[in-house]
Amino acid sequence: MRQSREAMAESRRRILDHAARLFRERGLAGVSVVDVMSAAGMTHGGFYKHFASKDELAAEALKNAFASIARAFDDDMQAAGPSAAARSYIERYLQPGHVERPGQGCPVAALGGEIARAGGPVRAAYDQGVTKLARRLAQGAFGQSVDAGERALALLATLAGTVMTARAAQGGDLRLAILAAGGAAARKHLEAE
Amino acid sequence: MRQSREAMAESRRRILDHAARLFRERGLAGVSVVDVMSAAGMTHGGFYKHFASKDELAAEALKNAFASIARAFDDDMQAAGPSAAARSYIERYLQPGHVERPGQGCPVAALGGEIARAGGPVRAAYDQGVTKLARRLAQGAFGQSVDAGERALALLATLAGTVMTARAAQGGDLRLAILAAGGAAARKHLEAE
DNA sequence: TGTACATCAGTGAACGCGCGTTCACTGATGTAC
DNA sequence: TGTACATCAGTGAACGCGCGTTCACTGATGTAC
Repeated sequence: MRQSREAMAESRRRILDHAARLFRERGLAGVSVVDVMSAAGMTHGGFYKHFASKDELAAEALKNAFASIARAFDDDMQAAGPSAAARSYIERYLQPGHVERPGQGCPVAALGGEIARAGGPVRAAYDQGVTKLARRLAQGAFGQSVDAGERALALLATLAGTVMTARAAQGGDLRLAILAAGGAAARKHLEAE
Repeated sequence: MRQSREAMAESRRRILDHAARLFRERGLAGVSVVDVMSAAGMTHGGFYKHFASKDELAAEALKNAFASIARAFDDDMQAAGPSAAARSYIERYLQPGHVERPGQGCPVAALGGEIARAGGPVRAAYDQGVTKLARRLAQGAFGQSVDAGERALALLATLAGTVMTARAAQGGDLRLAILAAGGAAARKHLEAE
């Protein structure tokens, strides 16, 4: 049956939230339209009332994931200032919990490889998300430096690489060693002159 | 018809080489058994004379990719010494050609995210490959340092993160900016005391 | 060395399954009067 | 405000397709004598 405008907007929000989580947990290829719609508490047929294709869902879900992160960063920035927000972002990024639970974590670490093989809309969402995040990190962590933008991109790459390579490790020792080593390197980015 | 022992060994080698390339180009989920067997110049039915499953192929192909890299590193080490081999490995890693052609490149940068979601044998191949590669980098780049092992893991994570995040970028400017920034950070790993 | 036979690598058709997508239908919502 | 009707969000069956895997078959290879 037909749903009200608000109900439909709420459905779309629910689909996107579950998609953003599931894609990060299982990869773009590892999640089906049925998986997403079931998680959102609906049947799969209605999916195409909200999105033109699974690809479009992936692009929107990626935007959604980046937007959540930006929102949390901004809230923290309002409350504690840019520098503290950046430091807190980095410390949360490097916690074992982030390695263990990709579903709410960084989409770059979880999906970077698949995004590189995805179509235009997904890549565009990635570019925008990374640029936006790098801008925040640049201001918060390297505000006074002339090469703040470059250093923020390097920090982002180190963080994503650390969590991705740690997640792939089967042995707990290797996993923790990678997280400790990459984390130390990432923290050093902040200290440099 | 039946093939000779050498012909069969050669078939297996051909299957693994194409699989190792295709998986890095299109991801583990983006390559089918038919794709691999066609690339190797055979029909798909014979696949199961060589491997028990696609999962087993993925694990063996990953071993194959890591082994090629280790072999090249060792050859370089014999010819030019450990330090030069490490430096040359890093410089080749950071070339735009590596970002553009994943097929012969680092399996960590190309497949890290998918490996994290794969089964035991793939993860085991990853652990062994990363450990082996880190040992070589530790000796070549940080031989005299007490924390050489940790620094090698951090360098590996930075390199993989840089190439993965650069590959995902749609815009050429962002891609080059990430590669330059991550590359500068990776090279700094070598300079530190 | 030559012969007869068992083995088995590779072929190609076939399998069941899950995928993305489509569509006729339903009935509550939104709109026109 | 009340009524009649058009709209359309969500349902669930159905579609064609490609997937991983199986299997009967073929004929060259390997082996036993």
